[in-house]
Amino acid sequence: MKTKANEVSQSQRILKAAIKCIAKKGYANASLRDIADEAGVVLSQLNYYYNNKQGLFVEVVKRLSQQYLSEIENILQQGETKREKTAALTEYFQKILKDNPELFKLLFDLSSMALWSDPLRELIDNFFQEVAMLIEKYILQSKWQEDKRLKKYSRAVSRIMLGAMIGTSIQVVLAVDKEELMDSLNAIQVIFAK
Amino acid sequence: MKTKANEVSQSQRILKAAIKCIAKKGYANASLRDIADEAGVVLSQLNYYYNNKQGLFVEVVKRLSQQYLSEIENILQQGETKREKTAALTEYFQKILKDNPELFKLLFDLSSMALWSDPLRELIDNFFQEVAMLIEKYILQSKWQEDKRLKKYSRAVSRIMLGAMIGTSIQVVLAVDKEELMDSLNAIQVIFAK
DNA sequence: GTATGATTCATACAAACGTCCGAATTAAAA
DNA sequence: TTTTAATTCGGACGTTTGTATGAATCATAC
Repeated sequence: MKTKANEVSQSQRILKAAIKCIAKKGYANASLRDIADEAGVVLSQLNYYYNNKQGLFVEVVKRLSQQYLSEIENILQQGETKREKTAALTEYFQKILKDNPELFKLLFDLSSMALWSDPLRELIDNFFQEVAMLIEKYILQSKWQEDKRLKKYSRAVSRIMLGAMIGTSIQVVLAVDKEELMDSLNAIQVIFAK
Repeated sequence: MKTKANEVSQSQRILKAAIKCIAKKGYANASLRDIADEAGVVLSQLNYYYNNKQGLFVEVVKRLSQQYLSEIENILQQGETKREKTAALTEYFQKILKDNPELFKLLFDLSSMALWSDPLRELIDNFFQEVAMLIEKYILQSKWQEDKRLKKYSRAVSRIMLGAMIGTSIQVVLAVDKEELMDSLNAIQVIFAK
């Protein structure tokens, strides 16, 4: 009956359904029943595979973290100059905001959920830390690396650059008139170019 | 029995309690019963004054918006040069992050709640818009204002500056090691100084 | 085929939730 | 004082929530 080969494992279907539900209604309004229905699975399966709600959400964050991390690293490998890499990154954000705003809502929503749950906070903190390190590695690496004081500055700049992208994107997804605001992201390239 | 003069009106006590509860546990975990207890009021009073939960939360956002808006305008009036005004603003964020991180959590949490509620989204969108306009007015105003193309650029920069502050602050409140990250905000002054 | 372990299913349960209502109390008006 | 309106209170309601349990079904190994 069950064709094990071409059938995605049940636990993965649940994970995907959870992501979809959270992206659609937010973590606060995504119930386990919603997720079970979306996955085409009976409620008790969620407990079977993930113990409880927090267990499921932790796996959601883990999966999304590694997915975006590798995606961002791919983006940052594009382009030769730092200027080109910065452009690639901002275009990546713009593309998401335009084509899959739910994905950004998801990041935003999960981050705010992490405010109230220590295990999740640790995961998201780590995620931001690693993204910032990627920016530092691909865009800001230079003679700075030598000087200890400038090294610290470079770390700060990577955090701010990431912060600018995230903070501006938040304004975009919340804006009624998104089109105009989306273009604002372009100015990041000007500001952070040296 | 009721000394009307020195007694804060019941509706305001409820509003304050709501803010306190949301700042403490997040909007998703702050129940009307929590808020009523915090206010020292019986549950049905919340419905009496605010009809329903959304009505209460709308008032919370309205109140906080105007409060922060005037606070930020005060901050931006400090200092002579644009450089000094930028410094004052970043110091304001740092001070909040250090002394009242719950306040920033509150902004963050309510913003993410606004993702899923149109009336709230409109309010928060408006709030960000007005803050950005203040930044533009006090920090970026210059010969730019003349040129139409640069005027648009100036608007974009104000959004990004605000975004950088918010986005970096988010990373701070989520970070386990906040101290080091808080200093990062200082780099904003360097980046956005011309 | 039978036995064993893993998975799927249906259902139950207690707790918490937002909302609503009628009576009691207070304040204001007549 | 009597009347009227505004406020406060306690309690109930129907849902929805996350979690737990035991039986049924499946796959695998003996």
